[in-house]
Amino acid sequence: MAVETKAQIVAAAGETLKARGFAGTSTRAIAATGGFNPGLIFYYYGSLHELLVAVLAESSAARLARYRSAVEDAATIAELFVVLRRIYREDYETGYVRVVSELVAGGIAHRELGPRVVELMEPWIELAEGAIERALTDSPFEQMVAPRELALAAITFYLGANLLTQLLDESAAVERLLDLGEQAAPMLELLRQPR
Amino acid sequence: MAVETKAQIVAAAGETLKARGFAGTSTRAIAATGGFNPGLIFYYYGSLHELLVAVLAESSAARLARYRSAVEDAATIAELFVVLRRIYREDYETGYVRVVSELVAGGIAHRELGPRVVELMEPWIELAEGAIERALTDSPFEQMVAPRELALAAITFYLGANLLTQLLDESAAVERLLDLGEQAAPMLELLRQPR
Amino acid sequence: MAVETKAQIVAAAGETLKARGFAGTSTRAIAATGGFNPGLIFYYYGSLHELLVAVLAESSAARLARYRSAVEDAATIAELFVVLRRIYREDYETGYVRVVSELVAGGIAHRELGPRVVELMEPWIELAEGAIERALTDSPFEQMVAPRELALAAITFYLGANLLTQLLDESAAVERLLDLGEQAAPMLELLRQPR
Amino acid sequence: MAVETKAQIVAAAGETLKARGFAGTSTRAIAATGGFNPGLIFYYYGSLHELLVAVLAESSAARLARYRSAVEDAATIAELFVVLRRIYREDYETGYVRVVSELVAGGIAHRELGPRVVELMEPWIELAEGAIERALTDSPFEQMVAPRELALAAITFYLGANLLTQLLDESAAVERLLDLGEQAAPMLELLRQPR
DNA sequence: TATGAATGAGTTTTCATTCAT
DNA sequence: GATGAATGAAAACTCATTCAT
Repeated sequence: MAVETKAQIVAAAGETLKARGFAGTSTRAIAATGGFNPGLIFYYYGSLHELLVAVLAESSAARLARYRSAVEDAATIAELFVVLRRIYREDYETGYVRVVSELVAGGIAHRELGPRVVELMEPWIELAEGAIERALTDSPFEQMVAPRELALAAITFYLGANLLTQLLDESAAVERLLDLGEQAAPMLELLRQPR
Repeated sequence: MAVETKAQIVAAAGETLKARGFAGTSTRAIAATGGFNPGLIFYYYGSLHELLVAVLAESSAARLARYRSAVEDAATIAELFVVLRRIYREDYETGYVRVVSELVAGGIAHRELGPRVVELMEPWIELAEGAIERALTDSPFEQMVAPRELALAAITFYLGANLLTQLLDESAAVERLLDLGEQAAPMLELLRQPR
Repeated sequence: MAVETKAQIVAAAGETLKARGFAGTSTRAIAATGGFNPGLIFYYYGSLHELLVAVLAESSAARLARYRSAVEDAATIAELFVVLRRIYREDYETGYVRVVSELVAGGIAHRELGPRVVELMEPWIELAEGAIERALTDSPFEQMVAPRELALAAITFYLGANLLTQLLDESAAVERLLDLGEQAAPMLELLRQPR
Repeated sequence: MAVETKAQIVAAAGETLKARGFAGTSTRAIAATGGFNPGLIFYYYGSLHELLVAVLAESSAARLARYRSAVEDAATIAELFVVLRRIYREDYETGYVRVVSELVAGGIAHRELGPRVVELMEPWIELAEGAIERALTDSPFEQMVAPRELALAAITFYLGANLLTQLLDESAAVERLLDLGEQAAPMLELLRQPR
């Protein structure tokens, strides 16, 4: 198995996704970007959608690994927001925001693709859940809200932010929103008092 | 101009969008749904995308009118959440959530379409802004956060929620998130104290 | 409905089938033969196979009508063979033998196509059955063999003959077989005696 | 040369032919069935068609050897039919009927393949010819019909029967036809009288 | 105002085959 | 003897759009 070639194909697909959007990412466009034969996509991935899912899976895994430790270190809500802001900034700069947005959009536009995208979201929800759980420990909120629900809320927000960024073609708006959270965090922190 | 015919076309496009998703909404599919000729779409709307934008514009306007008053009546944050929940439930039931999601997805997937979708979001941001402004008046938050930013946050969340609902194919998750807000609202209310 | 165009497409498909065989009858080849756009095939027939079935259906109907009367007039077994020989000669000359062979071959090679071809064989079996029934009336065979079985035998033979003709690229072999039948007929006739 | 490997390839091709029909028997499909590399087909057989011909050749030779003696023992026409029926039943059960049908179909659909299939039919015609010749000796038919023609008729019928079986997806119809022959045989036998 | 025939460029995908190793 | 990566041509089919009527 030419691991190298497979990686090239995924890279070309990712680039195309960022440069031309989901609708512009045809097999031909990908092949042109990567300078290889369109048939190769099917040789290695069986279908265009499967390749696209692989693109998301790969970059998702990379980001997840990179930030898991960072998130796990965040002890306070304030710290959590700082990390979140950094995640977002990095995700934006590496183009991961674009890839996620395009595939979420694709997953809605093409119904068959949706479930594949959802699968890849689960580890993120779990990551968020764990972080929130730890942040909430010993706070008055501990008994009030389920971490899972808050995690879902965070992902919901993250997704919405990604899409908006894509639509407005700028990350500024989202970053301002994250600033908001950062400002609010200390206040929430005040409510937190060791038993 | 046969106003009636135009309306029929928009209706058929909306139905198709809900039933088959953005990618499944071809001119042929719309024409089949509405029982008319595909050429008619171009006669009245010039292009498929233009028609799709018209679908969003129309249902957006209808929802906006329907809820503007409702939102304007919400004096407290708690009330705001109650209204928000109702909006969401109604939007879901009328299929508006679907239409919005599909067009936001389409606007990301097809770059040319994006700006057209963004335009239609502006009145919603303004509506949210006004409502938040009023809710915040005389509260300690008044000087702390810009209503515009909060409005953007609300839209961001709403968008994310819509997309998640679409992907997970259920509205329950989103409704639980709104319950969360509803629970939190009275607490925020406590912080509010007339000068 | 441009009846004319549909007919042109069927004609072009028939010609291509005769000239290049089932495997050579691609949408492109048909379109090239007929001098029209390949997309037209899907506009009118939905799929290549559907068009091919239409070709068989049309020529089958034409041949059936043409010979039903001829066959119905055949009172004796000898006459039946004479008619059969003429049918075969005409079928060969009009190219109908080719069309049938190619589609039967196609129906075996492509499993989805098989049932569609079988459907179109039924009227021929019925025609044969009727003819045999009448020919056998008042003969000592009357009680011995089921006309339906003999009809099936005839079709079996006809099919085999068509295929052989195609494979050997000549009709002579089959005609000699029919001569055989013609010779044998009077003998069978002798056995026939009015009650 | 790895005789064993060649045999494996032929076996895999045969299985695929039976399971998925001529059109479904691609190099990839065969390789998947046999668990080997598609390239191997070209290494040993030069082309897909050549392999397919080899499949027919091999099973044809096997059947021919198996039944030559059986047929040669048949002294009377009645016996001939009994043997014929057994041949058919066995051919059906071993899947040989399928292989023959698919390759005859393929030989018609793909013109280049036809002559190769025809070649492989010749020994069967000769076998039939010999059997018929012996059966006819000292019968009144002896001077009337050429055994070669009757042999061709038998093959024609056999081919038609195979194809019908394939199309109708059942062997019952053909077996009933053979019963017919079996019934008729004694009658023909009566006509036979030693000089 | 509306139809429906027709187009042409595009889509994803499959395939037999080659070839370096 | 055997592998598997890679190719290029072709396949069926879809689509937005145009245009004569």
